[in-house]
Amino acid sequence: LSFEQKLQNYLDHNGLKSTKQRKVILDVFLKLGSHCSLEQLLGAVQKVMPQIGLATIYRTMRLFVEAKIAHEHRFEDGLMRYEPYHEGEHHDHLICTLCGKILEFEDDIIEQRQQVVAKSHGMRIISHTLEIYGVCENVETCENYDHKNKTPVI
Amino acid sequence: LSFEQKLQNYLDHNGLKSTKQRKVILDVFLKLGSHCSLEQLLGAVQKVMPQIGLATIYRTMRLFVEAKIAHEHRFEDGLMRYEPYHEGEHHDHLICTLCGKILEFEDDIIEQRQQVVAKSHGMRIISHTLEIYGVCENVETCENYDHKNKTPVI
DNA sequence: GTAAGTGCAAAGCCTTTGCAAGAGG
DNA sequence: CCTCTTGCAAAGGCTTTGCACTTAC
Repeated sequence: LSFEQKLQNYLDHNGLKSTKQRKVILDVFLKLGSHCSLEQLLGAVQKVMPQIGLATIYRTMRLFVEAKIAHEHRFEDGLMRYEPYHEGEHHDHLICTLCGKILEFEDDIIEQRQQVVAKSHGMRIISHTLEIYGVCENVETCENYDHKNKTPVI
Repeated sequence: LSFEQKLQNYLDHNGLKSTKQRKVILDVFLKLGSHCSLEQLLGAVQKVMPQIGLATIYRTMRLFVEAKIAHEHRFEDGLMRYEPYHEGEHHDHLICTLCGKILEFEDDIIEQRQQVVAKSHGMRIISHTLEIYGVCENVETCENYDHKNKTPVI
């Protein structure tokens, strides 16, 4: 089931309408790759449909989260970021503080240990988020890093 | 070295001044326990010193972070929270989504695995944050939970 | 035609900053 | 005294909402 189909299903089942904006935003969101901020998304969407408003981006991404098309996450910078939703999968993040690159990983040992820890504190896990902040070992190949101004892009 | 002494040291070494406000905020912050939001802190501080302003709380907590008296962290709700800084220690958080209780834990196996994961992606770790969201197994004893309105306090 | 969606601008939150008045060394 | 601090209010970011207009069905 493609994301386009998931969107159509969700709209149909909830008496909502299929609009040009929603299609464009979905298309751009999927092409943009993971962890985009709404600002990035707005910029990319406006290249295709310049008159689109910020409010529509916000409302549409909330819709996508409801429809399990997107997953929402807030990193330490306080901004919401979105990534395509993948059924049953969970992953955590490795973030380079220099270039802002975000890598995904999954580690079964860490997941299992979390269950042990939660149980020992009398809690049942609903979800979790793990972010590891670090730097690319080879700074020269650090993506997106503004070497001239020595500043990270994020 | 007490937190009061750390503050005094920091002020001395940076040409800053010891004020009544800073002493009161430190005192209240330490008594308030971990993970307080600035709103909570303001409320508690104003009981001791009603005329104190919000800006002073913000500026003072930033100072405390600089002075390694407090540690700053943003959870998924997007608010900054503060906890007393402990040298060399690191801990992660277990958060009850019903009552808002925040427990701390530390797990060596998880810490080690993170090193392995980071290395395998060519990154060197600077810091990390792990939050496990769940519910208290015994909801009846859930702290701070507003059972009348069925709403969490946070 | 009617309900839902859009774009704009305004409002909401949390947080930061500018500034005149006040306090520490 | 001179500088750092404070408190207030105003401004800044990001996000949400209200509203008249426009669309989808």
